[in-house]
Amino acid sequence: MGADRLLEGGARLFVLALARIDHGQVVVGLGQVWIILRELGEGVDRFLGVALLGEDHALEETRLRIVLLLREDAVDALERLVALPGLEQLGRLIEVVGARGQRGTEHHRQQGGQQTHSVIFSRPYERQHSILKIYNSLGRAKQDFAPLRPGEARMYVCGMTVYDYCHLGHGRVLVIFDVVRRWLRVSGYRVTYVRNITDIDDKIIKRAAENREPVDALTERFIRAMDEDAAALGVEKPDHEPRATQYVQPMVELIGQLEEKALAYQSASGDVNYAVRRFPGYGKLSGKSLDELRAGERVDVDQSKEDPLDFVLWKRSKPGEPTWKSPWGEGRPGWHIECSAMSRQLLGQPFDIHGGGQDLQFPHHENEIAQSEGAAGKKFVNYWMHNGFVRVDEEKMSKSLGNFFTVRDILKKYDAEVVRFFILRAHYRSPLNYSDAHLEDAKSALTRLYTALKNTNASVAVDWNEPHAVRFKAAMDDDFGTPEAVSVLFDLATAANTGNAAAAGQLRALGVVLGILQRDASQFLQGGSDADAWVSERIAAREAARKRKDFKAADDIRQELLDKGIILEDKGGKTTWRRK
RNA sequence: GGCGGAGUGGCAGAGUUGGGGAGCAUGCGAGGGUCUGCAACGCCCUAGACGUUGGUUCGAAUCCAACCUCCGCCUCCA
Repeated sequence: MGADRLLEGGARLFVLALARIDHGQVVVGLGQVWIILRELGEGVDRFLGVALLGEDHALEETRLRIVLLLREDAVDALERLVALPGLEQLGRLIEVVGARGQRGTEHHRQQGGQQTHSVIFSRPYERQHSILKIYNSLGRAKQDFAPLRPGEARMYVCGMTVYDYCHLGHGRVLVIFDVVRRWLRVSGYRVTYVRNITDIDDKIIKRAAENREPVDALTERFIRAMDEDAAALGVEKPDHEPRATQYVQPMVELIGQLEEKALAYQSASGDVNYAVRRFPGYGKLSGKSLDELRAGERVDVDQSKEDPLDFVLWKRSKPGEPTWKSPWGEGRPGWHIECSAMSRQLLGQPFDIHGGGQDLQFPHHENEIAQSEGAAGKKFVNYWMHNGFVRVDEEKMSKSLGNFFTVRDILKKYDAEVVRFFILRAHYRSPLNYSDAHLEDAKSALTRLYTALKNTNASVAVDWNEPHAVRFKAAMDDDFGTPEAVSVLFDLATAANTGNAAAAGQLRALGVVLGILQRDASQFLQGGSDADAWVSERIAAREAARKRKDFKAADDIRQELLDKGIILEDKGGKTTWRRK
């Protein structure tokens, strides 16, 4: 390790300097050390490194150890140096450990002893008093989360248009915002979570016509399917799941308000459109300006619109389509208006967090802002969250590209918890590449976690003062950093496997936050098995063979089970099994 | 064309915005060891990376510049 290399370099002396970090402020830090290095010049043989000492949970005084390796003749020079004004503090903290010339010195052992501490410069410790930071698409920066009402968080997520089964991209949204909600709750907020269902739109009407079934029969079917998929993925029910068709009246009222404010107009075609040019902030979420958006180049423009980017609020119905009455004639709502109307109805305005897929940022969410802020004359949403896409072969998974995998198809092949875990191993804003190899990878990884839980079923509460939990919290507080949070779980698994009795409980308890690791370990490891009796019989037979030292027969049975994908494990005189 | 995001070991994937320096994630996979009747699990150890080229600096994955490549949005989309 480092110390060995140093000693080989012919160095003679170690110097330890202890610095402090008070409330995240480095009192004596690297800057001062560099003064030493500079002044002592050749006298410094090597800068060994920085280490954090102590497991002071209060962390009022995190001690930082800076290790320098000095040549003997530099020690006097060092002492003169630290006597200078401005460096007294460092002088008080500095400690000459002593001269040693060989390997395996006392100091070397000290070094080894430190390995029990997790050491990462000052970064994670700074996050000790972390508060939740959210990357806000509006402004493109991480911001401290400050709720509008103390202790309360109100969030709205754009859900599904129900004309087909959910694909993995939808599954990702469900899981990600489920975790956002759980983390807000753990952070002490009373959360109100709304996720809408779009049950009326062009695609639904088209699909229903193709299937020759009523629109509501189609949507009911796919809402049920969505519920099943969500439940399988461990997604808790939102507090409200409003359906667009149940909120037409509020939408009509909202459109009326927009018309009063001259932000909406009825065009010659009979549609009611939103006049984007009359809303000053249009484009602030997506960073687009109206003049850059050259709509119409790629799509037929309705000539009756004032501006090609004007979007439909109320659509005149064609014969045979579902319709509702309105001051502008029989028709149905445009797509964007439902989210403005339903969020206002259920959460008020403004509310805290609005989420959805990246592809909704423009135009859908931009239009929501225009509608809600235009009508109410006040802010719509404080924090906008957009998750990245699921990709297949480096391409966005989408219905139009036809490269999608439905959740239910994937669940035929992989355990739902593996799929959820796979989603959480990537940061929500990153792209997530789907492939069987990655799912297999996730399965192996999750197996490691469950293996560490084998002997603990009792669920305990999280001890948030425990170092792993502190790291977990810091990761989650940093814009829902589930990948790093998951890495902490693996460290807990290692701790559990090396005799830390509390670690397994912590592991399971933190699993609650991510919605994983709640099953009985053997149930996960043995996976939907229906051959338990047979397996037990084979294990007993093998046990008998082993007793009479007939290892050939015993190994034959092991192989027989292995051929069926069952792995036997002998431990502590007992044999357990799991699926490969 | 406009706007935005990204390039990190065999693979996945953090870290880059805040303070540049290490003992540098984490997992899968690989190699070695240990444990075992044989295995598996576990444990211990090892290897390996920061798109390219320059610049700033004592020191850059991190800052600056240029370039290359990929992806997304601008049209229904999570």
